[in-house]
Amino acid sequence: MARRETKQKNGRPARGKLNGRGAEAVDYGPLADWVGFNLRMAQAAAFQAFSRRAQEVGTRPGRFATLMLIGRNPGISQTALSRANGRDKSSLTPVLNDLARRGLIRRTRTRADQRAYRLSLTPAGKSLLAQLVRCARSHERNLDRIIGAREQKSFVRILKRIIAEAG
Amino acid sequence: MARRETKQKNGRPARGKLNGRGAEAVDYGPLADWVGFNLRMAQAAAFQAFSRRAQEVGTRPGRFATLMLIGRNPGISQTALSRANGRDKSSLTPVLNDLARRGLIRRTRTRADQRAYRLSLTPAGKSLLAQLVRCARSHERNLDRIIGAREQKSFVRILKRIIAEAG
DNA sequence: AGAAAACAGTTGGATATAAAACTAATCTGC
DNA sequence: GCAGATTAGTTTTATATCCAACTGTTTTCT
Repeated sequence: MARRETKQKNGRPARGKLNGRGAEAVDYGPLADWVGFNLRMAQAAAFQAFSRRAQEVGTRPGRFATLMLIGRNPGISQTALSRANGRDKSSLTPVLNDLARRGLIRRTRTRADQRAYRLSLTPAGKSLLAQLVRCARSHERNLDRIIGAREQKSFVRILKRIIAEAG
Repeated sequence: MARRETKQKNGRPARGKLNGRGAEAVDYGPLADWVGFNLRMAQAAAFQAFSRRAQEVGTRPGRFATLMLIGRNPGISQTALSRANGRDKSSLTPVLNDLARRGLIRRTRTRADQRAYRLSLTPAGKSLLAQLVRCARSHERNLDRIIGAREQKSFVRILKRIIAEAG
């Protein structure tokens, strides 16, 4: 009884274990060259790489853009922040609760509009943001290295076009 | 009492509501040109666009790559599939349960290795995949149009480099 | 002014995902 | 051949996210 299937009985080229495919090549078919699939995989890879760095500072990548946008736009509302960040406003509620609980942001009510909060960073938030910016800069340097200086500009320009036109 | 803050009393240029920022410009700071952030936003935009198309066929984007990889690699194991797909194997369990329940895939046990499943498409799965491929092709055509024929090749090449080197 | 529409934020329900602990099967080294 | 390590898949737990429904506030329309 054929215990191991590493040796194929048919005419096709052997490719190691049939099911394991541990370090074996997988056929991606048309996926291999599709933008959508590669975009997803690249985003996941970059996200994971930054995740590791951000973890050392004690935060997650999702929080980084949030802090940056609040820092750059003090007084911004949650809805505007969610739009800028490309996420639903309801996703922001628990994130901001957590950031506020940890003393990183302030949520002040406006006399002018009692519905909206005005978000801003506390000194602790600013300091954490500064650390994250340092992390991000070294992450970006690594990505720029991978992309290559010559193509970096046009690469980002294309990403921006996709953001603007595909949504 | 100043009800609306659209009219500023100070010297800075008016920019509509202070907190609303409805259609107002948000300052992205360094995020604006960072690869990581634009990659995330572009992926989200492309994903959402494909989501709408895939919905008409009755599936979600996450399922598409799964079906394609099974179709191209009949007999593949769940672990190998999860690696190829860039997701944790535990995420796959409910997805494959659902695909099997809907009669789109088969999970057969191997006599050689009683631990592993061998995944393959049923005729129904193949037919759904074919529909999804049509969807995806038109989605890809749209992305290619946005990217521009001249830069498309190098764009995908860069994405592949990020996948290989950033993870 | 008063009713209707629009808006800010939260809540609840659903899905997707990861990480760690777990079970069962297989392989490895001696 | 057997003990220990490895592997395949599932379960559990936690997080992130979306969408739809909801509450209270503001704006708009007449």
